[in-house]
Amino acid sequence: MADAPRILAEKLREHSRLSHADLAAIKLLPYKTRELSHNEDLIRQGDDPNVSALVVQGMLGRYHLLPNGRRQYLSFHMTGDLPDAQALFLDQMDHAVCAIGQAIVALLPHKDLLRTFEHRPKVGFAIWRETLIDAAIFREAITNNSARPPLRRMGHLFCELFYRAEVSGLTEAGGLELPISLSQFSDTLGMAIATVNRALARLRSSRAMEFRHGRLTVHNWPRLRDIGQFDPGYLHLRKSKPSPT
Amino acid sequence: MADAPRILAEKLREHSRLSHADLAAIKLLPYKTRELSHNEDLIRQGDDPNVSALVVQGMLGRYHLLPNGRRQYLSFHMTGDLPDAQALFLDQMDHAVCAIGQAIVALLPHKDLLRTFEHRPKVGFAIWRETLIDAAIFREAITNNSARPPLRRMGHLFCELFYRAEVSGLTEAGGLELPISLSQFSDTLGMAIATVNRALARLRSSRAMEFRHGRLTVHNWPRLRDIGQFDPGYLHLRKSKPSPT
DNA sequence: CGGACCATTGACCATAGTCAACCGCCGTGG
DNA sequence: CCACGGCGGTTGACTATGGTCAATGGTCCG
Repeated sequence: MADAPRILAEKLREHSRLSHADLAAIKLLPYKTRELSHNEDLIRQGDDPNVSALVVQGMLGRYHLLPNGRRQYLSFHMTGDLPDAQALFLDQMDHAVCAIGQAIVALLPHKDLLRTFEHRPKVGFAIWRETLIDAAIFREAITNNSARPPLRRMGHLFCELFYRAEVSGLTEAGGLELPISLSQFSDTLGMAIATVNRALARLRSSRAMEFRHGRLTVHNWPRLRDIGQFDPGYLHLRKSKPSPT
Repeated sequence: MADAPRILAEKLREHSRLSHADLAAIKLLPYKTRELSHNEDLIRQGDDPNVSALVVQGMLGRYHLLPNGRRQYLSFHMTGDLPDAQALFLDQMDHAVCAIGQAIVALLPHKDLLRTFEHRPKVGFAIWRETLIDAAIFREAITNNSARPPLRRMGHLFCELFYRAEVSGLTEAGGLELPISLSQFSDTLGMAIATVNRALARLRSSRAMEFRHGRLTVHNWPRLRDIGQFDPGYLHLRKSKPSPT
């Protein structure tokens, strides 16, 4: 069930073409699985891990720890994502990774990944591409948090999470589980909790979407897309858009 | 004088160790140089270039174009940087790159770079690392623009630019040329021009630094570092810190 | 000399942050 | 079993911060 190589191969297929030999090399990667409880840290700022994690189930988040103890969340990751692939080449973690709700990860030793890259460059390129998409998501977050007013800002985040889930086949009944608290949204979007809440209320009353009890349901995708000014180009995926509801 | 391979090799040495064979492969890379005038675009959003640029002289910036025509600047790049290395693996540019002041770039064909990577994986890994540091800078920008008040936000940006320049040996007389207008700072930091100006005035009166006529001069590095809450770890460089003034 | 652009500053105002109170839920422990 | 405390969400009132707007001056260039 936790067939990490298959999950990884599926993910890479979203943006890369791999040969049978490349896929075979991926299938051979050894790994261990680990279960994380809500809010548990997988890696801390300053660590130098020798494995990288693949999300198998649930959701992880990355965050900076600020001098005053508060957090700035940087991104959220779902099944198939490699939230710390960068640790393959950067010695010290400049941010931490924690579970958002309960989650399961597969841990892939760096040495096996690196050996595979030397042997099968295309596999390395696919994972490189994965890290580049990551960077594109960060760029979009800069723009989102710096240039969009609260309503659009929240809308855009929901658009991105929904779209990425849809492409990976992780949505059900027009929505997905998002065990993110208002306080975490606040630390993600740089808005006060009260503002987050008011933006959520406006999104609800616009009938574009609903976020309740840790679950996002999209009622009217085109409207939500417009509110968030969401253009999925920056995700660099090959698959088709979510169907309008 | 525009010896692009040497500049690239120097840059990669800031974070990676390369063998003689790797360096030799870099020396063989063919390239063309191009001069850019102030504000000229090198690549536009949506383009699919078949070369990547290395900054040889001057400064480039990356930016998102917003629906209302405004810009959100994402990062600034100086001699040695590869501001569009990501185009090696991502088909469409999700942002544009333009010159900040007059600049010279070397254009390296993707096909030659990719061939080198297959032949000398370590060269690929070094450039991969370069793109990962890029991503770390974007992450820091998320935090900067989302969690820091105006004075710290400006301070942090100046810290980063000064520190990076220092490590690359690009500073002179305790400062460097930064041909960035207040309006561009405004579009970088998500603050109104007036706020940018007032923050600059406060930085000046704090005697930590001065920004005048497109030139940054650092008078008191520890104080500036404190104001910007700057910790250079996220830049993942091996060299030593700038000396306090 | 005129115009464009950039920097600077003051006055005003809207937005979003802060604070406090309240609710509901859940888990814990008396 | 119930009481309590804590956490997350919701809402209203107040306030401060930073955005908007307008006017001014300087510089460069045509």
